[in-house]
Amino acid sequence: MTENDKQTEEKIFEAATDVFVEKGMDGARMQDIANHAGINKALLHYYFRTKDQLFSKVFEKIAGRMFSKLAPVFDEKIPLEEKIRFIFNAHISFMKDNPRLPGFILNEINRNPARIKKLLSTIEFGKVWTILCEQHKDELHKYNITQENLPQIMTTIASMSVFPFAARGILEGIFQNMGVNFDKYIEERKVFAAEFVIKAITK
Amino acid sequence: MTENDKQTEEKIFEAATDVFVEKGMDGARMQDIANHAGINKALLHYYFRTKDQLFSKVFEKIAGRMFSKLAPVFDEKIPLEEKIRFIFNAHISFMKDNPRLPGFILNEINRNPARIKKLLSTIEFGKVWTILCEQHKDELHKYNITQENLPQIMTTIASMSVFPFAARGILEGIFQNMGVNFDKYIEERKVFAAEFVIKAITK
DNA sequence: ATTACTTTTGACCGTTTGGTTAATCCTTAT
DNA sequence: ATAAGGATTAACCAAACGGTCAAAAGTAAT
Repeated sequence: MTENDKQTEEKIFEAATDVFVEKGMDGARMQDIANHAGINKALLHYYFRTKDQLFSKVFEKIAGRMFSKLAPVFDEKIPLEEKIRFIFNAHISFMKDNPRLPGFILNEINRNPARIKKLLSTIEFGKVWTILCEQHKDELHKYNITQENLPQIMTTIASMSVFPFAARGILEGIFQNMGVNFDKYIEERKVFAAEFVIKAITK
Repeated sequence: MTENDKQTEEKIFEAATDVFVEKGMDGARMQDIANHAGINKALLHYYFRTKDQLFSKVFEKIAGRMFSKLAPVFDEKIPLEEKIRFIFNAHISFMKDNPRLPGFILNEINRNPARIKKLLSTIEFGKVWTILCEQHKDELHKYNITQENLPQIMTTIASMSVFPFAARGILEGIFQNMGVNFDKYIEERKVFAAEFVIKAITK
């Protein structure tokens, strides 16, 4: 039955996602994925021919989910400061529910940079400046935002939200020594990061 | 001869460092390390008994080098703003020479958080606030720095310098579409990050 | 030259790995 | 009931893996 197919295929896909995210491409074992899915190992190769193919599909889905969370925000017609607050809130909330994804994605990209190239080529980052000018032309003069420093600002926003999760292992160790709770830190970061950036870019 | 011993041991250690940093613990192969060092595979196990032991020593040395670059700055008697500029300059310069280290360290910690615990326990992060108060008590009133938001500020500084290297694979892809040169971006970031943080924390 | 000791090697071992295959099971249409 | 075709399995395979071992090569003292 085609329904049953989908059930099994999805069961495998979810198990593969769990194992790959936890162990990474190199550390993951096909047998382990089969066990997680509750099926025979040969069935993995029946639905997804090789480990590489299975991994690629898992990775592309995860990376896609990650980027798609950010894109729609740019188009909304709200003030720039609210946009910044919304981005941090949405992105950090998403990562709080999927705390291992950032580290997983960053590592696998470093391990195989070519894999991300085609994914990125579909997104037109060159248009960000144009969109920014169109949507905020009447309030842009209040901020120190130029086409030249836009990469710096964008990567700063990304870094402030992503880094705490990518470096979670270190931070939790450090915070323990300082008596700081990681979850509370993350919750506070939504507001802190937004106000920090707004303060920094305001003329 | 003991000198020859050291030569071989260091040759192995350097080869292991290269391979581990490039492929990660799981992706690295003992045979590959032996080839890089130009020796027999059995000799690896003669000097470093197992793959785990070899990796641990490589990792601890690299992680130590990374952290030791930051610690001394805190003790110097220079104004806070200069300290911030110096930290970004020194840290980003170091990473520019060792661009794969950040991603490597972050990933291996996520893969095995316990490994970093003992390394971190030797550093007393709880004292940072005390040092900050002692060294800058007469200029601290000019900035929005409190014991409560110190973790947020410290992780922000770390994120702004580390993230561009940890996410290099993505950024280079994005920048290519935008006509931005990564090396130039990194060089500019030393100043941008420092001024960005100073602007944000100044009352 | 011989002894004693460390360093280096090629060959080897047991296990694990991703992947294959032929047979079985299950569903459905006739 | 049965034929057909896809879904699922146990058993298997060759290659790669980390690790071992006994022998060879090198070194230094007697």
